[in-house]
Amino acid sequence: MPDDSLQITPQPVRRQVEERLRDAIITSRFMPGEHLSDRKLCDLFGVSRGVIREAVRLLEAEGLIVVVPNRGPFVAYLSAAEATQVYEVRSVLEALAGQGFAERASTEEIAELRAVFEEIAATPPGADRMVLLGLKRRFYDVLLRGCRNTYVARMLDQLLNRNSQLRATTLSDPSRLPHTVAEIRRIVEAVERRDREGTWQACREHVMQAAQVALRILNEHAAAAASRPAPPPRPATVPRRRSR
Amino acid sequence: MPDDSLQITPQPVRRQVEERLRDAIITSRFMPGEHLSDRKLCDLFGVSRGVIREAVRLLEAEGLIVVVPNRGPFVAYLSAAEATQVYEVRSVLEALAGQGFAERASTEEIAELRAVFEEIAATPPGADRMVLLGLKRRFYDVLLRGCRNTYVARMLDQLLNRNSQLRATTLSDPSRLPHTVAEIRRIVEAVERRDREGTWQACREHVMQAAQVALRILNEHAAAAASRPAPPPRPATVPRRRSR
DNA sequence: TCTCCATTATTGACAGACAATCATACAGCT
DNA sequence: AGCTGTATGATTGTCTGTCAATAATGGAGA
Repeated sequence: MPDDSLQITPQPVRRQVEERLRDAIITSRFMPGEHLSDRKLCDLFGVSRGVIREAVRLLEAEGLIVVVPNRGPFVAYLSAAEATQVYEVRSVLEALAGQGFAERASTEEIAELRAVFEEIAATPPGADRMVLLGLKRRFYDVLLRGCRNTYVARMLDQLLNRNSQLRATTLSDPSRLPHTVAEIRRIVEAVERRDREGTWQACREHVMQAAQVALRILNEHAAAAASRPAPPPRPATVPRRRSR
Repeated sequence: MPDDSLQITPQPVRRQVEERLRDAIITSRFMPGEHLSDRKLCDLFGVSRGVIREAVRLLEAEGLIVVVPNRGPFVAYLSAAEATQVYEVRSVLEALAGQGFAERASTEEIAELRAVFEEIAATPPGADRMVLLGLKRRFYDVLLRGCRNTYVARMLDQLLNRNSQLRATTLSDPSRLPHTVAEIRRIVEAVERRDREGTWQACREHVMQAAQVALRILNEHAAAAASRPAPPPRPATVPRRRSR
C-alpha cells in the first residue's frame, strides 16, 4: 500500500468555509441560537452566497446548524435533555473506539496516546479551558485514528463537536481535573495492556463521569436562569423535523 | 407539552430533492460508483444547479455520496473492510437503541413493535427483497422513535441507509430468514419484559449475525469477481479526506 | 503502438434578479 | 389599554447567465 501521507488534495473555497465556520461554532465564536443570515456570512467570509449555502447545508447535516424554513440557519442549541442523549451515545461510541484502539493500534500510536496523556496530566489546574480542550482534542485524534474504524471516528467526531461548549466548561472545572486525569490514565493503561474489556469499561466510565458533571452544571445554569427575571429568549430551538 | 403532530412545516424544493436522491441511492436506482453530474441531476429533477449542489452537500455529509474535487459527486461505494466497520458500529448503536426502547418506550409503542415483527414473521420465504427491507425499515422506525434518543436515531438511520444495499441481499437470503425472525423475536420479547440487558444482548447478537452473513456474501462476490477476467472498475473509491 | 497536445465537457465560483415568506411597526377598532 | 389587520422592509428560496480552472476525450505525429 503506497504511503498517502504526503498526498495533497486541492481545497476548494467551500471546504475552507466549512472548516472555518465549523471551527467558529465549536469555539463559541457564534453563540447557540444565533442567526447566521446569508448576508452576514457572505460579508464575513468574503465569498458568494452559493458557497455559503452549500457549507451551511453540510454543517446542517453534521448537526451544528439548524435550518428553519424561510428563516434561515441558526447555531444549534443543546438542551439538557439532548445533552443527556449525546452523552449516552458518546459512552458507547467512545467505548467502541477505545476497544478498537486497544486491539488494533500500533505500538507507536499507543506511545503517542500516552504522550498526549502526560501532557494533560502535567497541565496546571488554572490553565485556560481552550488549552485543555485542545489537548483533549488531540487525545481523541490519536484514539480515533488508531481505532481503525472510519465510521466510529466520524460519528464520535461529530458528537464531540456537537457538545464542545459543554465539554469546555466541564473540563475547566478545577475540582474535576484530577478525576479526569485519573480516568484517562485508566484508559491509557488498559490500552497498554491491550485489554479490550478494560479499555471499554474505562472509556465508558470516563464519559459517564463527564456526563454527571455536565448535567450538574446544566441544572445549575437552568436554576440560575430561572431565578433571573427574564429567562434567555432561546430563539427557535429546533423547530425542524427530521424527515423519513 | 403541546401536541405537534399536526404541525406542518413547509418543504422547500431542496428537501424534496434531498429525499428523492437519498431514496434513489438506497434503493440502488443509482449504482455505487456511479457519477452524478450536475447536468444529469438537473435534468432528472428539473431544478436548478444550486438546489442540486446543496442537496449533494447534505448527502455527502450523510456519507451516501463522495465528492472528488473537480470531478463531482459519486455514489459512495462500501468496501468489505468498511462494511465490517459499519456492522461494528451498528452493533453498539442498535444495542443502545434497543436498551433505550426497553426502558422508555410506551406500551403502545411496544405493541407496535410486536405488530411489525409479526408481519415480518409472516412473510413467505420467497418474498421480494424490497418488501422485506421495507418491513425491517418500519421495525427500525418504531425502535428509533421509541428509544427517545434523537442522536442514536440519527446515526443509526444513517448507518442503515449506508449499507442498505448489503442489507437487502442478506435479508433476501432464504436460508437466513428463519434465523432473522428468531433473532428479532428475542429482541421483541426482551423489550416486552422491559429487560434492559436482555434487549441489549439480543440486538447486539442480531447485528453480529447479520454481519457474518453479509461478510460471507461479500467475500463470495469478491472471489467471483477475482475469477472473472476484468474486475469491476470501481471508480474513485473514497479519495476524500476528512479534515480535522 | 505510444506520446503529446488541442478540443470539449464539467466543475467551482460569482453576480444579479425575482417571487414568496417572515418580522416589524403602525394604524384602526372595540 | 388590548387586540386585529395591514403596509413596509428584510431575508430566504430559486433561477439564470457568466467565467476561469480543471479533467476527460480524441486525434496528430513519431
